[in-house]
Amino acid sequence: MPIMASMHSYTPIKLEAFKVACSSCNLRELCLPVGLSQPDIEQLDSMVSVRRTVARGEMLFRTGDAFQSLYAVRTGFFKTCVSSEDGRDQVTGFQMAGELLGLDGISNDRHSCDAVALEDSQVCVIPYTQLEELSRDFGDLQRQFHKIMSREIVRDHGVMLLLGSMRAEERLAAFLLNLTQRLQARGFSGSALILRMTREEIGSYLGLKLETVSRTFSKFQEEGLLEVKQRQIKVLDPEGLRKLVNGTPSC
Amino acid sequence: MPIMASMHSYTPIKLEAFKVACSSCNLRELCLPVGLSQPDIEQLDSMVSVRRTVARGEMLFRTGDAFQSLYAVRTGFFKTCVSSEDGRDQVTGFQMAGELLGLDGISNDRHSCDAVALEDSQVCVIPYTQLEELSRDFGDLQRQFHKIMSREIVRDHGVMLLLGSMRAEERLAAFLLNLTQRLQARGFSGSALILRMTREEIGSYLGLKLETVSRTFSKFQEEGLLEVKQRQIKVLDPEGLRKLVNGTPSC
DNA sequence: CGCGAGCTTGATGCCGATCAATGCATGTGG
DNA sequence: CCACATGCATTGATCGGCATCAAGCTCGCG
Repeated sequence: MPIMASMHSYTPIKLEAFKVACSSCNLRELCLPVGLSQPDIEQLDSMVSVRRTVARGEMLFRTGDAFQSLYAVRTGFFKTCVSSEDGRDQVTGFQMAGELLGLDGISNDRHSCDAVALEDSQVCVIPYTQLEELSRDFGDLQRQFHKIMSREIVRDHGVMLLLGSMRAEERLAAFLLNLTQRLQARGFSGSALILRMTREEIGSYLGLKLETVSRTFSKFQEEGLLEVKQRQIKVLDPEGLRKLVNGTPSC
Repeated sequence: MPIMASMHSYTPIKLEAFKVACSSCNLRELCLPVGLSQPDIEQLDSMVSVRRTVARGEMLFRTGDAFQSLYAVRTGFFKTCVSSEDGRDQVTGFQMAGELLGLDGISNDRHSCDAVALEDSQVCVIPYTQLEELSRDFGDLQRQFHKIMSREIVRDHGVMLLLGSMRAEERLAAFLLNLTQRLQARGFSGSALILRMTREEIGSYLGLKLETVSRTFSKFQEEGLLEVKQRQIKVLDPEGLRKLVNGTPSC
């Protein structure tokens, strides 16, 4: 198994030990524990004791798998995708540290999408029935969990707006702004980033072909908005990107 | 205020009285109470006592409104839409009897979309804090609520697949099949339906222009798949439609 | 070093957008 | 009851953005 390439990974920390409690996790301001009191978080600790490593290219879960747990990304980077019967597939999201995976599984007791690690990653396993029980006793946890699900719904609506009404340039600009904003919230630079996904995966997410993604990157570079070197992106003119968009949901 | 045009409405029942308890509501197999025991449902009754009438064209809530309640459609038909800063907007869903509105509001304590009645409608008001409390004491209710949220997420992923990778005909076919299936679950014919929305609203939902929607309807008619008279649709060849699609998520 | 996955760039074509005119149903006021 | 306005739907003609097809190119890696 390859070692975790911490220096090149979208993860603000290194793994000091095999176990890191929620209460001392530096992601607690981004993850499920947001807003919870110290005692509540300690309850979480007792539940979230298992961690799982997923090597780049491997699946955390796949369509049809029995649903048992949610997963919080601790280090690394994932994509989720659904596929149609005739083989086409659609990337429905990219998840980074502190974000939750597996919410789709609650509806049917089966997962309805694949979750693939785009780099060597580690997730915290959150057994769902335990989460349900615990959130019965801890109102704050319940509320936080509901907020996370709702946020996912709102995010999806934003993607629909993007897919339904924006043109290629707007889509890519919106995508980049979203990425940089999330990276910034995790303590990374808001201007320099390394893409963890291929042009094809970006295209799938944005409803474009990889060639169009590539051309649009080149166009942005010509216009001085970006510096593009393969997967290394430098945002030179974030305001310029923002002007292109104006298509994010109004709240 | 116009009277409820029950005969022409997507609603399997007439309103016998001002108050209908969840426990005796004929939508209980489609709505929040699914799978709940009799005593649990009676608890719901105590919470869901307020009903609200929304005339065609009016808004149940709009972007930015403070979030306080969820709404279960009792009679009628709604659309939800998000809009971008520059005015474009995107229909994110159509809701019929038994379906829940307002889940977007949980994330921020503000609604992030508009909900518009497409015909004179009535909703049951579900105060959110009460729902949270009640679902702490009734595990089945909690579970059911989570399933509904998760189902919305899964549905959204299906729409992303549609918007991201299907062509106009496939989109419209998928849309019609979805509508007829939901109507059938409510006891309506699976072949004859009346659209409650304009071509423009269908187009917005499907990421198409209204002219394209219209042309595609005409094409389907020429091919003998449908009979189209304005908003009255008769599905002549459901299998033909299904063959066009093959693009719904695989579970 | 050479292979291959992924990226870039060009040439061409098609699907759906756009623009525009007409048709159809409903409603309103003279 | 007719004339007219209005909102929605249909249909045609044209255009453009993105897909498609097809080379090369880059870079990491065995």
